[in-house]
Amino acid sequence: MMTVNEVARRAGVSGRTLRYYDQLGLLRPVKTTEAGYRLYDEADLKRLQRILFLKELEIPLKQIKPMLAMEEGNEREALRRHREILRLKAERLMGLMNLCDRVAKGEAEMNLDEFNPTSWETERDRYANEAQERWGGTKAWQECEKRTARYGKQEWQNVNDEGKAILQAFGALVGHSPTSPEVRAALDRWQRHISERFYPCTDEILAGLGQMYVADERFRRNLNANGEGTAELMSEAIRRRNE
Amino acid sequence: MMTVNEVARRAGVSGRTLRYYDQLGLLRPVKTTEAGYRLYDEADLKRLQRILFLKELEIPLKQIKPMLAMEEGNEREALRRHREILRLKAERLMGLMNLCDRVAKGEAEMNLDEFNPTSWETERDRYANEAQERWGGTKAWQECEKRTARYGKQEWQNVNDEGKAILQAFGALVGHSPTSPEVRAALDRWQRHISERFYPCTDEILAGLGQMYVADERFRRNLNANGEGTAELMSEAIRRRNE
DNA sequence: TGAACCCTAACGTCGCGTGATGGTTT
DNA sequence: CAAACCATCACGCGACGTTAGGGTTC
Repeated sequence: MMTVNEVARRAGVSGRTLRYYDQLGLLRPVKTTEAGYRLYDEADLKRLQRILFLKELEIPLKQIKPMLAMEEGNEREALRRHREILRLKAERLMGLMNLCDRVAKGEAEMNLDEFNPTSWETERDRYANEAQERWGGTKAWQECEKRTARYGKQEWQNVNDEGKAILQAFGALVGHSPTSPEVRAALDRWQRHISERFYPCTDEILAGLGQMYVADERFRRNLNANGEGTAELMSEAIRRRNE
Repeated sequence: MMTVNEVARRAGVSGRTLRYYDQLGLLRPVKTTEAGYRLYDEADLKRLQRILFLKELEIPLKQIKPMLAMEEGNEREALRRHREILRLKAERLMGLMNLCDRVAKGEAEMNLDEFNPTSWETERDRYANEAQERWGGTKAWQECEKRTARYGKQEWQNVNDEGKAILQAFGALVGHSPTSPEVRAALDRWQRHISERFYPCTDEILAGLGQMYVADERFRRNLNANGEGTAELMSEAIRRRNE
């Protein structure tokens, strides 16, 4: 557990920056003490790393949020694209260095082309827009943004507590049949929770979530913190709901 | 002669940007029509190129102004340093690409060092501060900035006209002895002009200017537009003033 | 008990983008 | 005279920096 400035020093950013990211909901520390001190763990650091990568690509912070959501469980592919865009940026710098040489020698009469918006910016925009369209553009995402934006600290606390309680209930039900009434009830509570607190969670969306819970390593681990098998139970319950 | 947007397209910047640079006094077009249209020539383009180079180094626009003043007649050296800093920037990008690879492979546990402020920023600051201290820090410069900042369009016109008139007088005096009373009179007018309109021009400063007028190709050409030999006459007149 | 941390709230900065409104050129 | 430029305000913004004022931890 590290405090703001410890993280700040490690990452080479300012404390203010971290507080700003928190405010944007971009990087929320895993915990806060009762005095309101932010406490970050290793997972937060990892997220920060990914944020910094995207910032290197000069992507506006607002767009970074949905991009991180999309990249979940897809890191390898994401890193490949980051690398490619960085390469294009470096290439442009090479071009400028070259221009330096040519100007020094008196060649390159009046070449301003090298400064022009170049391939790397187009590539970056393609990347960012892709994410925007797949996730950020969906109604669900926008609705979620609208609602959560107005949550204060207290409300967040409540929302989190509610969520945890439901997941713990699931954890306690591991071993039951996924189609048992108890599990069905918990599932309904879960869907209502999401719908009320985040975005209208239709059955289709829920189905998508169900697949993610087991397919995505990160989600699975998180859910299974409530008891081994929780993720699988939830996923199965969702899949076989209409039986 | 090109209009704003023509220049803008050529350099890959916006028209607004050019107007902003004009407002800052960073890049003033060589002429303006009576309707107020900005007209740029090749020399302006060259200056713009140098500005864009410095902007690539992420130097604040305010600092660029004194730096350009310092670099005058020193372009080769300046370009060398630009190139070096660009190289360091590129190197950092390489480091980040490397980090991408290592993260993808699961190595590089939690490395945020690569994002830290690196050698290129220090190098850039050294460069910028050097200029700041040599020129921007001088009283003369600051005084000049303070005064010219308040000049409106009309006043600039007057100042320019006054200046041109004096230089034309010098041009008409080419052939006279540098120590002749007529030349002396013109020199006094010149010194007063600078002192009144820009900054207190002491004899020492004037002596420095006198050397520059012949040593610096750019100054010399400009002055000699008033008649071949004008620059040399002024320089000699200043040097031998106390005879 | 003091020094070294932490918090929020709120305003400032830089480099433009983006109208609104109106004159100029072709 | 319309279309395409140009001008000057003047407000807005993103990503923080920077006090100001006050609580917390060691």
